[in-house]
Amino acid sequence: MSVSNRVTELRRRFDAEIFPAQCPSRMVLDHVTSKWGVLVLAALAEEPRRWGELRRIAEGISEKMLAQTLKTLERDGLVHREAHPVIPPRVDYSLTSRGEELAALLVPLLAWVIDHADEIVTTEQG
Amino acid sequence: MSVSNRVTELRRRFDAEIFPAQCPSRMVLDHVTSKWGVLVLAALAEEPRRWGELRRIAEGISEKMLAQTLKTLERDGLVHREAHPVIPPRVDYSLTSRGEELAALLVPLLAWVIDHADEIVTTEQG
DNA sequence: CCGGTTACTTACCGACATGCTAGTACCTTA
DNA sequence: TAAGGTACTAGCATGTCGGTAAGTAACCGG
Repeated sequence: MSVSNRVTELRRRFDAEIFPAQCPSRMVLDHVTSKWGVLVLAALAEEPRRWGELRRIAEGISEKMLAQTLKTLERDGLVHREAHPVIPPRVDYSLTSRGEELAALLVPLLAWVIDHADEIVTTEQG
Repeated sequence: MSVSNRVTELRRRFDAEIFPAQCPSRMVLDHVTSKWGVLVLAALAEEPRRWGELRRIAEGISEKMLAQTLKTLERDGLVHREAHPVIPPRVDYSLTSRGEELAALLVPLLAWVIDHADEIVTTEQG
């Protein structure tokens, strides 16, 4: 489906008030676009990661926030948690198939932001 | 470029720590994925809108937040503001070409969220 | 001269998101 | 016995985000 078709489709949805205030889509959207949710999903888009890896990749995240974010994404069925009963503990996080669908849309967005961030910040000052 | 290539590309960026804590990309990402920023960008993706229209479409947004969101997006060079010197005042908001690039990536994401929101919320309870 | 319209701005305030610091549990290695 | 690695959880402090409500400006129509 072409982009313009997508936009047209979205228009029908907006006109039909498909994005009302208390709608489930708002909730899911908040999870997906949350400050850390985006980074975690992107980090998992490439391959399964362990707790410590995620901490390092999503630089600046606290342990509390990482735990909370992962829990939310798991509840949403986007992330799969697999704990291995070994010592020291080992837990692998990966995307579910639903999560991969989402990541496929998210990654190009992130790439665009990365590519244009400097340009945009420069705009601010000019 | 294929999705898997995109992911691979992103991987190089992550490994190279292209998403560090104080990075401009984090800032831009926060604007773009902010609670109301997403909705405003999506609303403008289809056609230019007036202040009042945006208020109605992004249901639940306060005037303060709408003003703040629009100002941020304008500063980022994603939204263009055009005030007509008439009474009563008329102001049109539209996407810049940069904004349209972004919206082209954002709209499919929103569409996906809308399509899967119910399914995801159902997952929570099961 | 008073209400209505449109697009804001400002001040105030509370709640929630987030950060920081500790603490837990278990085993390994020294 | 003590330190260290891994994956958390809990409690308290804080700060920013976002909401509410009111005010501003400019003109028109009645």
